[in-house]
Amino acid sequence: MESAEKGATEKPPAPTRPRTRDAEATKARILDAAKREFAKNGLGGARVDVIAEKARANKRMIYHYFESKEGLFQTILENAYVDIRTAEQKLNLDHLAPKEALERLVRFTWDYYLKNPEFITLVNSENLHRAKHLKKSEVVKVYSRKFVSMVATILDRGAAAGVFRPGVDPVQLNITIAAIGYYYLTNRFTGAIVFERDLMAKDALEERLRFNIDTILRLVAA
Amino acid sequence: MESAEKGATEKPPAPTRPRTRDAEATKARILDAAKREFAKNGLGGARVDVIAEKARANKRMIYHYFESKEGLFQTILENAYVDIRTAEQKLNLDHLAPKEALERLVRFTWDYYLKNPEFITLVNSENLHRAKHLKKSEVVKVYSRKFVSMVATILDRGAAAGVFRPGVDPVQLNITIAAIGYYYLTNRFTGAIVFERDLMAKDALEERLRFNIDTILRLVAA
DNA sequence: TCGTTAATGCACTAACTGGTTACTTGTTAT
DNA sequence: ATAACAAGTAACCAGTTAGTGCATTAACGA
Repeated sequence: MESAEKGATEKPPAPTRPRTRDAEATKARILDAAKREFAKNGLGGARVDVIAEKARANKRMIYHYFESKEGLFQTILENAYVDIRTAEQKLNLDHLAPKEALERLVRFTWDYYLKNPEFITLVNSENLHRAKHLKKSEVVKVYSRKFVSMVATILDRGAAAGVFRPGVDPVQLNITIAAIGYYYLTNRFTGAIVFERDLMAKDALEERLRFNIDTILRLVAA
Repeated sequence: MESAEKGATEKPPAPTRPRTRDAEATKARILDAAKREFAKNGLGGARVDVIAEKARANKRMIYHYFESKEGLFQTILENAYVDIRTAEQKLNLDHLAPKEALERLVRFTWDYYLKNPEFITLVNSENLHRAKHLKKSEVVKVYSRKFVSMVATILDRGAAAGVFRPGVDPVQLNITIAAIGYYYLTNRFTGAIVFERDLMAKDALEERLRFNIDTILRLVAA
């Protein structure tokens, strides 16, 4: 994640280092390739050789940096959670009116899932494995607490202003906001067959987002 | 499974045949074992040898009856869909008042997911594979249409009676009913970490069901 | 300039995996 | 009884798979 060169000893003439060896860059390429491969095939279905090839790195490097296939998966999963929680914090919902804040959160969640489809697949894969990798992560817990309290604050402000009914559990609300977007997208393939619709058409996506915002606002309405 | 003696040499006196060789029983054991193995490890993670062992059948039998690992998966997936759709049809919602019918459907969906956790995992696995197995099934489509029209009827009846607002899309509603139960259960492992709660405790499950019923009724309320 | 350390590459393996070949044995209609 | 067929078995195979041992090479501080 660091970008600057470490040995700023006034020697490196080229600002963009044309290194033949670059640990950070290699690591980053591996992480990127692995994220896509794990998302596409799940932890069990992903192939280490394929990841190495996609990353234009030697397979040996994967074991050098990440110890094992599962170690690599764990890093990627942790990064994925930190990424979404960081993006959520940047929303600055405290400056908005409660209703607008909530609508913005629903919209953000939807857009994030749409733009980062690997997130959903990684989470699915992790749940198939009973969250044994995420369990080891302490960072994720810290970020999660901030996230829950963010929603709790919106609910409190809304209740105080009389626009939301009181007593809504922020955790249940969080789960519901995630659910109505997540389910639609993760099950879009079987859904297309069951409902005989193209669920990913532009207008279908817009309609679903509108429906979801409506669902959440009705749920908390005073 | 079989227990009786084999040497019933005369005319088969028992109508329930105590066969030492029983194609149907073997097939059924394979299906049952495979359902559990696929649900536990996904299509890619499931091992054919393990399925054979669990089913107390020879691996060759799997290929004899189901052609391939994917053929077996397809059969199981199709059965799973037919099972849930059949159970839904038996609910007889047309005899109930619209609100009660909807509540009963939400409750049924929740209970079904709880009692048949393999269903969720199988669907997840199938979506990872872009529904390529389900696509081949015609039965599923027929059953699905009946399911959608069932919900549409409830909505129409409710709107006519003035208890539901008009214009609610039955497909969006169906997706939402499934989503708020499905997401909670499939992501219960990562959810337990993120929200630092035991999501599967008895009272947590009851609370979630109440919340879900409330969500759906508020969504369609006039 | 040189020695140390980190990055990289190649070739290898031991265990698996889905699928098959070749065979034996039970069941049933005649 | 027995031929014909269905049910069942064990051993095996060819291709993969995650993971390693070891040699090589670049970077960099002294």
